[in-house]
Amino acid sequence: MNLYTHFGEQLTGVLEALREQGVLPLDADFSRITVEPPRDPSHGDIATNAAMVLAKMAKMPPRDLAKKITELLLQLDDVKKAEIAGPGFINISITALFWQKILIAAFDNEGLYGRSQLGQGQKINVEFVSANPTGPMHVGHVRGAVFGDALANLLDFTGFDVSREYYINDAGAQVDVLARSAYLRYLEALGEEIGDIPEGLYPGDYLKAVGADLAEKHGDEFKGQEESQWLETIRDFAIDAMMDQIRGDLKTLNITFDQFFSERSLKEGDVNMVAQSIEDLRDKGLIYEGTLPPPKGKLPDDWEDREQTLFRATDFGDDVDRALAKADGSHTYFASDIAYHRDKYMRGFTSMIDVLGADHSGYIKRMKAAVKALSDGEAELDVKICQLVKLLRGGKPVKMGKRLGTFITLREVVDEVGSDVVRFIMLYRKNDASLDFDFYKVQEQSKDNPVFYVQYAHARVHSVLYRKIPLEMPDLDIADIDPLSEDLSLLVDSGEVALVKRLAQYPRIIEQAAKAHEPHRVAFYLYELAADLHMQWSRGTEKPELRFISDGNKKVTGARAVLLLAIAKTLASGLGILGVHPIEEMR
RNA sequence: GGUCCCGUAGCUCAGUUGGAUAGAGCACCAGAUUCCUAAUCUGGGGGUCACUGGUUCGAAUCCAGUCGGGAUCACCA
Repeated sequence: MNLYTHFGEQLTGVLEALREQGVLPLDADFSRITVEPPRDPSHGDIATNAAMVLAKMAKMPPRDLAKKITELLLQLDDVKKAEIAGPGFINISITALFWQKILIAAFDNEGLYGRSQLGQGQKINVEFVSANPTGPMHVGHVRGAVFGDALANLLDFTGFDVSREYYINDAGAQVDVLARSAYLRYLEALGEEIGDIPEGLYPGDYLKAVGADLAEKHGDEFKGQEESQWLETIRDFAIDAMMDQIRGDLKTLNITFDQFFSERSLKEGDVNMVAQSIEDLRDKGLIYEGTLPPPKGKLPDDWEDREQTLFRATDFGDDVDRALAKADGSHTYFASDIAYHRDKYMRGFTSMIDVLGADHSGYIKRMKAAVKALSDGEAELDVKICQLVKLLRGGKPVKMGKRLGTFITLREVVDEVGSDVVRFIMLYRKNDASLDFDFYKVQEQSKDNPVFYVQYAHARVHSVLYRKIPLEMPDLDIADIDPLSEDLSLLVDSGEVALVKRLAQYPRIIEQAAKAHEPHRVAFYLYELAADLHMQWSRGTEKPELRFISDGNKKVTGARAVLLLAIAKTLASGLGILGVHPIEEMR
């Protein structure tokens, strides 16, 4: 139950009544009305700007209109107070009974609290990671992987039909380089002296195993052969091996995909989908042969003013038209990507999200343009950019160099700090802001570390419910706690009320995070919920009567147990969206 | 030079898609532990929301421009 949409509906009922009375015109527009928590809690529980927004249409001063609205609001069962404030805000306080209803909703055993039908089962495609299959995943891929996975969780939680996809770039020049690199390792496995790996090939040790496997499978079949004899076989073998490795790497972060989509499959099926996509756009008059103006400023050294096949991206908001064919006649990466997104569209996805690294921000406009064009405006693409992660160790930057082979792999990061820590930290920042990841700080067990802080809150609750209550109040069986039979009106302390109110925010936060495609909002919410819990806990040290286990008072303890269970469930629910385990005890 | 992102407390960042007196953590200062984990909590100081205009009942938020930082800039992926 979302408190604000609930009262939004109630308010709409009131406004419709006023429209019937002729106070509001028949065509009154309610769309700009908001129903929100006021920033200052002393203003009540819910604030609406309805009177200010509608004042002009009603041709009366905001405060006068507010008076008419509040009179009707006060007749509603769940409204305790409705007051006019400032220029015409209406502040609503709701009844204690209604807060109890919310607590009961939050207690829900099926994990339904916070779920919504926002997505209405709409299909949505989330493409993320899509790292080149030329080596193990390195630390640069981690953020996008975690972000995409959490976003997919969030959308699933809010009623979308989500597909997680990984686009395998297995058609470009880079996989040929991979094949040549693997071929060298293959020769090495056959006992040849290969010396240093030449510049331009992949030097990593991870290809040694691929070479050995090739040698075992093919013997010396390819030894001394022309490249054309072995390239394809070895390339396919190496790509499969790399994808296995990548899948394994992602598994350490509990990330799986619904679909791995091969770029090559677009070109090698019965019909060349890339060519067909271009023809499709050509039929729409969006393709032409022409020349591009050279980029302003410094001219590239090898600039060549030639005619090329261009997509009219400028018709859809891009800055220049974009090339679809290279000088040698083959398709550009962009052309393949158009075909891929067209494939998504034809599979029924009118809503797509691409999660990309910061270095691809220049790619956004053309891809959005392409999706609009190929779907005749029916499909929507949102591109989420994940900014760089700065790796630190005790405040000092971790030095990495691909050439030196000192880049840090995803697996090394997860092995050192654990999946939960990696995931939470990566999500505790807005995706388009850069992020510091300090190996030492993220493992610190102190309140400076948000992962720990939230985990600790969950463990604390668990400790009271399942360790202390059985000891101190053995006749209260937590497993049998039923919010409907406990007297929730006993939760009157300000800290308890604050916790219930915080729980009430959860559905709204989830919905906003899902709409904005911003899972970090969930992480920040969990931090606040944890803070409220720790605060209430500490108040119990000063005032023993506020402790969750109320000495000898089974009724009060029972009511507080309902609150604690609701908190634990909400923490677990939110952490679940982030893909972080709610731990039950600290070690 | 074009485009995109960012600019909020000394530092790291939130800011409910336009609401009321702009928030949290760190750091700094002052406190709390015979107690369910003090692995925590309480209080305090600290701001020209980069700047200038505009839109309106109302702007950190939207628009235009300026300044500063980052990414990117035919054909690579």
